[in-house]
Amino acid sequence: MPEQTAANRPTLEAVAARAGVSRATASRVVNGGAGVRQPLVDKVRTAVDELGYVPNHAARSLVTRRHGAVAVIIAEPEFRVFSDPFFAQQLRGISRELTAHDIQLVLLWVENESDHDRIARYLAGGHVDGAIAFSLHGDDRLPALITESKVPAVLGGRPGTEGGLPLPYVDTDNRGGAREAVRHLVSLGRGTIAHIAGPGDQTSALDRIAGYHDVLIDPDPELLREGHFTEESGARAMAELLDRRPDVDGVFVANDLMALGALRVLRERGLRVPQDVAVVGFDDMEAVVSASDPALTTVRQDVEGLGRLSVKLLIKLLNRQAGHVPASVIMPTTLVRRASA
Amino acid sequence: MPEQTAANRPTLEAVAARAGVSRATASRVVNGGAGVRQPLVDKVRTAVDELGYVPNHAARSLVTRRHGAVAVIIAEPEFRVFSDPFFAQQLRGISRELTAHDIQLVLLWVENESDHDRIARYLAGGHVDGAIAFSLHGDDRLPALITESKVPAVLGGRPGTEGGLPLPYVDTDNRGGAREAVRHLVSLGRGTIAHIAGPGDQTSALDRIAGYHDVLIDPDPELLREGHFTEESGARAMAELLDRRPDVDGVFVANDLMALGALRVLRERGLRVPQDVAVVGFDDMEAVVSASDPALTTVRQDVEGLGRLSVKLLIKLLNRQAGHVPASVIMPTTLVRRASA
DNA sequence: CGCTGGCCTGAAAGCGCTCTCAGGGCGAGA
DNA sequence: TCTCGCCCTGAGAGCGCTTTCAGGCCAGCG
Repeated sequence: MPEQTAANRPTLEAVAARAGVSRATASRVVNGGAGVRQPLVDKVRTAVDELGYVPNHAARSLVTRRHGAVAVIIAEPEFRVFSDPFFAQQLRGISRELTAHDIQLVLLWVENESDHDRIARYLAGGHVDGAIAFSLHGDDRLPALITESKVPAVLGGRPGTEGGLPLPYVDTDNRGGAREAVRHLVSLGRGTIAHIAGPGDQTSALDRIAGYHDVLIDPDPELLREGHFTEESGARAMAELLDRRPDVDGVFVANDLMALGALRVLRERGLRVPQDVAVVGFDDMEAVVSASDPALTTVRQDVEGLGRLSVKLLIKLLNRQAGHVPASVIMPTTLVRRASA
Repeated sequence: MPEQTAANRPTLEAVAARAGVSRATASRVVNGGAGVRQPLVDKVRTAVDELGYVPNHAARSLVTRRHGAVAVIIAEPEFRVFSDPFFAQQLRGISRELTAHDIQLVLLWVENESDHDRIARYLAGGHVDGAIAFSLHGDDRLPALITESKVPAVLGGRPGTEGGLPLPYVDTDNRGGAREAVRHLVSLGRGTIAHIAGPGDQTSALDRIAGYHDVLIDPDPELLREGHFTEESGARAMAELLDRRPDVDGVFVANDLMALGALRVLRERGLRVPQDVAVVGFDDMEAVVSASDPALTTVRQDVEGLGRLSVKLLIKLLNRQAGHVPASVIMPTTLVRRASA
């Protein structure tokens, strides 16, 4: 392969000349070789190898109007990205699945409203074939913005304002998972079951609360406490809970990190888990679960799978006629029984 | 702005027609308007607004041979990405700085050797103007691969095999920071100073060890223990240390997470910090430091700044003639004194 | 042996843009 | 008033590729 810099890279023309065919035939071979006779295919392939030819992407997408790239929009304020592996794990699922389809990942990180213009301009600029947005919050106007841009897009997580938005989403069955967790506590004979919930601006937290209410009819409002998905806030919620309802004998915590905090407080107060209080978490985050004592019973969700699924859904969307919006997908959860409940 | 889909997006031709000028003039205005008289500039600007014109990126970069995009290569096995905020923080620095320069971020996640081909092909394909690779490990052959691709690139963190690699890097002054930490312990009158180091395949860990040795002449090898940058491994190392050298009165720990583990073990053994054993960490990771008791004295490094700096360096590289390689940059550290030492 | 039709191949148009180059207009100097 | 030169503007080439379309070749059939 000859020495080359960005400037003197061989063109299809050069390949064609070397192979003794027309540019058209060379192009056909480079793109799979359908409808070209074998001897010519071989000649062109040889020329490609010898010259180290790589197609010019800009020229190609100028005519095909496709880019082989997808924008991944992360709408997440600083602190959670750093504290929550959820983010990285989902991103990795997306990355892997895109790679498998030979699609590039253009990362757009939205930190605040002032970034919205930039995002809108980028999407409208037609640089990418589609977009995936995740980590959306309450009244986020990002979904609307994406919709306006007309770029095929998929949301990761149920958006807050679902009404009328033509964007399909993928999400975990938060409500169903929560139901399962609470039912499990019931089945253990627990009579006073509390819920330590996540922040109210996230649909995942709301859905888990809904699941809790699905099983327990009209529980004491004191039994429902809100945290911020952090260890610390879980501990605080557990402490408050014990102060007001010392008779609590089961807790469903909206994520594992908060459950860890809750376990700590229970231990500090000399309560035995699960004998005195049974605890069920949510996520099945390995790093957290392995550190918990006793081992945490929790609702497993496949976060990486969620990422992969969002890509699959987007690809389905891309291959479809405009107008046809595939249905959103909800991924099932599994209750993983360990020692804490 | 008229209804438009990806297909019927207005072209520069349309803008020119509407403004009553030539395509060339329209182009000039869209690209800043230099050398065009004001009345025409206004007309074109109006036409752009009315039509909602957005330049076609593929067409533009076909002729300019620039892409306004940079590849960010993360070479990181799964576990660390999830446990270490280092990753996300650096990525955010990069993202912010690229955004400030209106450059897109194409994320390439390398999980194992089998991804190398794909990366090489992508870089050689001329899709991006440059590349930034970070989180490199010991004998990583990624830097060599990037060099071969001829794409201007910058490394985040000193590569293991520095010899002859024409790639500049940015890094924290790990060695200097470590020296400062150990000197601080010395200045407190500590006579038996240990070091809990990071894994030996990372240059940052090695450089911190070197800094430790810069200050202490020929210390007892028992005083140097290796961890894996995790809380758990820090605790284990501290325990071993106390078993073998119960007279230790100062510890420099290679990162805050391990320092947290060390503090825990010290507490469990009834040793007072800093009275009995003084502890200095490295990183100044807010989440960790705020959780530590007593408050951790540590060496602060600006991880986000590191990310931003790598972008600045890359941009310098891009604006330079080929051949001119700007020098690598080392960022200074600061010792942050709190209660633990 | 001539004709039809199918299969390959090449010529050429054109994707949307930038940028060179030539030419037109106008002010200033003579 | 004429000419020179400068400043703008537009025509057009061309970036590297895909894709249409026409034409050439050959096998098979009449």
